[in-house]
Amino acid sequence: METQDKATVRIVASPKTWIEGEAVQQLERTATLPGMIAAVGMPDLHPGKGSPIGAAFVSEGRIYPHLVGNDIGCGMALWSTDLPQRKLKLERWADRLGDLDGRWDGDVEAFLAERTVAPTDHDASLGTIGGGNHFAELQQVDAIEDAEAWATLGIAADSLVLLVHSGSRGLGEAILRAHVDRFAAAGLGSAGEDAREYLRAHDGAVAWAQANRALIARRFADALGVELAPVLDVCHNAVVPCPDGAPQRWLHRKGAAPSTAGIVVIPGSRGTLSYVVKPDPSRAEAGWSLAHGAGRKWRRSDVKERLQGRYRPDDLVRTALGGRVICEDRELLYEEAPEAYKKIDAVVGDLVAAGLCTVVATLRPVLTYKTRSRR
DNA sequence: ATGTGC
Repeated sequence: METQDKATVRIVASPKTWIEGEAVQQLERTATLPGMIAAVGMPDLHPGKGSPIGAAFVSEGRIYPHLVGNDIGCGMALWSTDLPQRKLKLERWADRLGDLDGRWDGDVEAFLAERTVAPTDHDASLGTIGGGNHFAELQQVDAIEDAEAWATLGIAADSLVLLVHSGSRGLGEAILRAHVDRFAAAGLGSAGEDAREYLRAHDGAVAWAQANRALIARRFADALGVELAPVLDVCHNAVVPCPDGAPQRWLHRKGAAPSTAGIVVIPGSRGTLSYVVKPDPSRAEAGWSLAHGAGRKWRRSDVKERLQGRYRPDDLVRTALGGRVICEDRELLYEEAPEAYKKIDAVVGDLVAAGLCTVVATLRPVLTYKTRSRR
């Protein structure tokens, strides 16, 4: 195996943006992997399991499945609805949504076939949101900063939008586990058969995750009796050939939105605005990427202890911006409290200051579905 | 993150 210099390590964040030391160490460790060219942390960088979340990694000749992680294909999808912004009926809508956690009662195979997505062993989970930071959320347009860019999205004035954050559920997990069982955290020579096999499975999970977001949106809309129109769907966990076309170079994104796929949504927490931004697609030194959200500030295991003296569960299902949160898992309700996340305006501010994107609009959470399952 | 691990 060839020797090489350590990869470039860069963090896109102003000095006042909080970044946990452990996340920086994890980023630096990934930079020492064979074939690594660059490791770029976004302002939402935070520690993950071994490697950090909120980062892009460029490698040459090798692919590292653990840098993509278990939720292959995870991303954000936005739909416009025909629900008017004016008549918010939060409690009625919350009742109507019912339970979206169970298996969809429609024909999953037909739904996948319509989208030319291959069936898998995990199709019983298609249309389910999952746990962690995943959600489906009705949002109101808060402010339009760039009317020209906003107009390209085709969202009718005065309509609510639906943002879905979910991934490939057990499918991506199974693909990563199968890889780790054979190769641990070692990468794969990108020209070899093992890499081809991983990439084939990975690409399938990316397509399946996109179909999953579409079915989540459909279940949500069907429950409310509203119509949807697709606006965008952007994946933030994947490995792709490097956008500059450099041979044998691979771009891994782990919790990093692409700057190469047009306008993206960077969600805040339930209690803050989300940002619609227009990326500069040319920024190789930033790993052709943006932050994918606010990023955790506190570890999941620490949040409840910090907040249970301040908030009862009933306090957390209403947010500072007047939104309603459906989350019947009390542990998750605390783990996902807005205080557990960094300030989204600071995160987006860092991206804008670095010249990586401009703000198109802000969105205000109205009704967030997390889960109706109890842990 | 996970049809979730001992």
